[in-house]
Amino acid sequence: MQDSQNIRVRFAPSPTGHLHVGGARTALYNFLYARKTGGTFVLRIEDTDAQRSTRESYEGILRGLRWLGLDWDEGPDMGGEFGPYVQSARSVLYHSDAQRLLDEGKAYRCFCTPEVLEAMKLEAKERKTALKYDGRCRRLKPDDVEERLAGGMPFVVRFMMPADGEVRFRDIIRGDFTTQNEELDDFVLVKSDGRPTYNFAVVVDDAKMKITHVIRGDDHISNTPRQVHLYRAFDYPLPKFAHLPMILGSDKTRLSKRHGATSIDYYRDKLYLSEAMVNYLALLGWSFDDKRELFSLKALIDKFSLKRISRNPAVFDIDKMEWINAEHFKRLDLVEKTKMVYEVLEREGLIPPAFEVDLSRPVDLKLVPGTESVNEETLQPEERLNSKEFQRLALIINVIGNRLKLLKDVPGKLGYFYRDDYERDEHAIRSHLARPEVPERLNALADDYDTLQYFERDAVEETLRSLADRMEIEAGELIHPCRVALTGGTVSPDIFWVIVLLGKAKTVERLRTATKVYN
RNA sequence: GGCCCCUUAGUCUAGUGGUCAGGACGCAUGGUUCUCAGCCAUGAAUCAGGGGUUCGACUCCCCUAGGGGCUACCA
Repeated sequence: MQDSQNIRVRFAPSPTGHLHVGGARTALYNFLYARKTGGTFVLRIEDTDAQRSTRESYEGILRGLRWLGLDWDEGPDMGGEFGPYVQSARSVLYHSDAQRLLDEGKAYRCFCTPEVLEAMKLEAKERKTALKYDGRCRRLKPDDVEERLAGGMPFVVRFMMPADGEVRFRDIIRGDFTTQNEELDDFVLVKSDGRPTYNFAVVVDDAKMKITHVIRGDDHISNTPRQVHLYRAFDYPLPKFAHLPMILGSDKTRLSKRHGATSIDYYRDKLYLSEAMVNYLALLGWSFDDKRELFSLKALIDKFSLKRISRNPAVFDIDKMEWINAEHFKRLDLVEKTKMVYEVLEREGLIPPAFEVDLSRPVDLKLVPGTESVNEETLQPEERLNSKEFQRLALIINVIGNRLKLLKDVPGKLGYFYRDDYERDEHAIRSHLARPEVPERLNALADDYDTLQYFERDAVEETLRSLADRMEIEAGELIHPCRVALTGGTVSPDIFWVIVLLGKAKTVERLRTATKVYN
């Protein structure tokens, strides 16, 4: 792409709430386009709404973007050639531009009070005519203006919209738009508190920051004609526009809190993988082809194109999001997974564990398929990684494999390896433990395990199967109660690995006590 | 009210005049197995409706319906 050095895009959130899914996707597309073209990604904070803007929101948004890995090249925290990057710090720029329009007769001061405006609206509603400001202050004589100004009367600055004619612009995603000027009114540029309105500030900032591509939500599409008028009035070069379809909730209305999670923070807190989040967000409105849909951030940068953005709104589907998360998680290296899970366990207070497991003979990791990456070298960087507990965890995770899809499931799915008060499934207990023949069988199994010298997987399996043979029952008759006794439920990884990783002492103990409590 | 945008299975989408309308999530069934997950196989399910244009429309045009947005001294 020629001119790629000059491509400049921006994400311009207003700090009036958390970073939500829609905003994050807009940020992502801007980021991807910048990285793809070797352009510049600018972060600008639109805090012209003094009432609703907060510091917490500002920080939250930056935190969210960083978590997603969307780093910007210019922004409030790092500066840049076209700063400042917070609108509240750019007042002089808006004032001088507003003055310029005033001087050139392209804007005028309006002294209408909110009450007058309200009355105008009511009347328009009753007469069912368009709700437009009637432009009465346009006709104020210079002397009148001076007089009101001298009297300290509050005023706003309005754009002088041509009565006829039309505006046009082209959208990369949706094509050409034409709007009749008569549909537009003399909208406000500068509020009575001296701050610029959104429509005015975006244009001034995008122009002065040399933004070449405005990529934003399509809720701004109707505002674009007004903005084009402003670009023309200033004779600023018109950027290219790309309006993104909205993200909707399951009932096809604009995604909001009542649909559940709209905040990026929520997903971070729920331990979703940021790359999975990015991957899913990218797919909400964009596709590469009819095949691939799993992408790393890097791959997205490589494949992204504005041309392949869809025009229709997309419903946020948590099921698909979780599937993507699982796919990303699946692909992580065992050491990475183990580190992540280790942190979750620590956070949940499960590490250090309530009981120690002394694997009867050190497990040679090299002999366990899939654990090749867990070795002294890879564990070196952090000293705790050398601990026995970390190695045991790596084995647990290896054994659990794809059963663990989301980090938030860690406490529920690994609990029995770390605590005695893990979750118990009453139904499973009733159907597998609370039966007359079970205690005897599990006790026999406990006895056999107690005398087993080496607590290794194959030996453990062999012990159970030969006991089943001697008792003339199916191995399953032992395996199922055993699983419930050891894990509290009917679902677990390979039961023999569970036994090994629980350790001899704990296994024997649980086999002996499980039925006592329930019979 | 006015103006604008959107419409392929439940969901995300591929498709650009001639395809058995492709893929994915989810769902269902079967296989593997100590359960579950996974994996493999199979299946159900879609062009909002109506008019045109055309030899031929999911694809182009119009209308209707539904959804969404803007119409603020919010952004």
